[in-house]
Amino acid sequence: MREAEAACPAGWLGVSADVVVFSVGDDALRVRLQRRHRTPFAGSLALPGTLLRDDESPEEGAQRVLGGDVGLDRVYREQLYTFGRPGRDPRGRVVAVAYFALVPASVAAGLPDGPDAAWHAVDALPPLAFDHAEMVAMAHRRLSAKLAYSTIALELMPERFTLSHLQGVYEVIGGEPLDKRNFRKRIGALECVEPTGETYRAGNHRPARLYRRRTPGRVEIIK
Amino acid sequence: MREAEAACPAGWLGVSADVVVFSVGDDALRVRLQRRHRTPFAGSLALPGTLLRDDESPEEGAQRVLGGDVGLDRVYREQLYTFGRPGRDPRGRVVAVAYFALVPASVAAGLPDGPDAAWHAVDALPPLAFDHAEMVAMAHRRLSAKLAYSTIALELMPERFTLSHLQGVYEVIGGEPLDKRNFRKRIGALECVEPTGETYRAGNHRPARLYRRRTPGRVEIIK
DNA sequence: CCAAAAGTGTTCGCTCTACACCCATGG
DNA sequence: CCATGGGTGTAGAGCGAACACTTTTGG
Repeated sequence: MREAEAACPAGWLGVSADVVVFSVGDDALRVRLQRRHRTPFAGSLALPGTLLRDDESPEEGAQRVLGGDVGLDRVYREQLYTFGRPGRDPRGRVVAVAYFALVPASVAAGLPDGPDAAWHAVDALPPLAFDHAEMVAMAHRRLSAKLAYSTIALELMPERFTLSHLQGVYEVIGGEPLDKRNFRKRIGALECVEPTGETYRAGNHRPARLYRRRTPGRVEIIK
Repeated sequence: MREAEAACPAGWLGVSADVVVFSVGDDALRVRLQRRHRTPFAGSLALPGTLLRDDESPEEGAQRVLGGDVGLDRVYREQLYTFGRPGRDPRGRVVAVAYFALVPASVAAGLPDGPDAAWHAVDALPPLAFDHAEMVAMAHRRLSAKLAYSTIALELMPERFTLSHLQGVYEVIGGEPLDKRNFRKRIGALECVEPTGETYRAGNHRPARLYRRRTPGRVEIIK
């Protein structure tokens, strides 16, 4: 019932946008983590995040976080969950609106590992600051579930890709191997990708056909 | 990257918990709405909600909202989405963490319609305050989707119920009629309900068998 | 010619769907 | 005996899972 506005300095409260940025590389699902320099959790790894500015929506905050790293404009992003347990931030009251984002390997390659930010395999994460480990776990579950009923995996692919590459993305996220023929039948039935006519040579073996998305940027819910 | 704490009165910000409380009655999915007496939207209908207190999580705020109406303790509740567009509240900056809750018809009967709060069919809602219509629409979509892959509908049932009653709940939420035999086969396969042995007489026809939940309070994800 | 990954169909079992009649009760 | 909703089974179609060999290339 929104009563009169609460006293302000007494119950100070902030809202942050934190983003679980996923990419697939080196046969692993990886998440972008930043090294913290300030207290609390100085020296620990944390998700990229920011406090919301005045007149900024959580979505815009998440977008600003993504843009801040390097041009991670135009990547898939969706709201995940809101974490607001008092005490989750030792400094005071911060409610975190968590998002997850998917960046294609081609784009992730433009974000190399450095002292302040790097990619980490989600299967072997170090301890994270705040409740960020919980956010990563929830984002992973959500992404994994969405593989089954949407075309979300395409958001992790570069413009052109092979079906084996795409299958690898499904396998790395789902954590289990898939049958090649059934996988290709399933992708074919979705009618969401089409061959470019080009091929991709990658070793001492038959070249693979390259595919592209039929409707770039559109995640379809299937079935 | 949580910078130094922002100036407080300049960018004042509140967090609310708003709850889409659903029930099924009179062959309709209904939502509990409150009449607002204060500006803004004085006179309009709005979802039950509250600004978070110091040291209160959004979950606790939502629970307090539910308890405030009448003993809506122990009802199913889950986080829906967080709405934070600047300007969504004309008074200032309020980020709303929206929840939805399911109350059995037996409990809803204890919350009669009154001047300040009443049940409204979601199919024929009046204009709502703030962005609450969007919250109701999203909650309805989520609930409808969850019927297909969880036992969430049981959270809307009283302790004992007939299968026809349960089918009616599915139909009212999904918005389409279901085949009686297929429905009963499907529910049977879930092994989530069991006959009590009692029957329910309700007119000039054969009495119906009463069922109860096998694991009360537990929403299972199926398939 | 050898190694390595690309590419391709069929069968079987299960699940989902469509569909119609008798039963128990009250009036 | 009539009206009303309760309760029950089967057959066909569609979908998903299991499964092995040939092709193309580089070295």
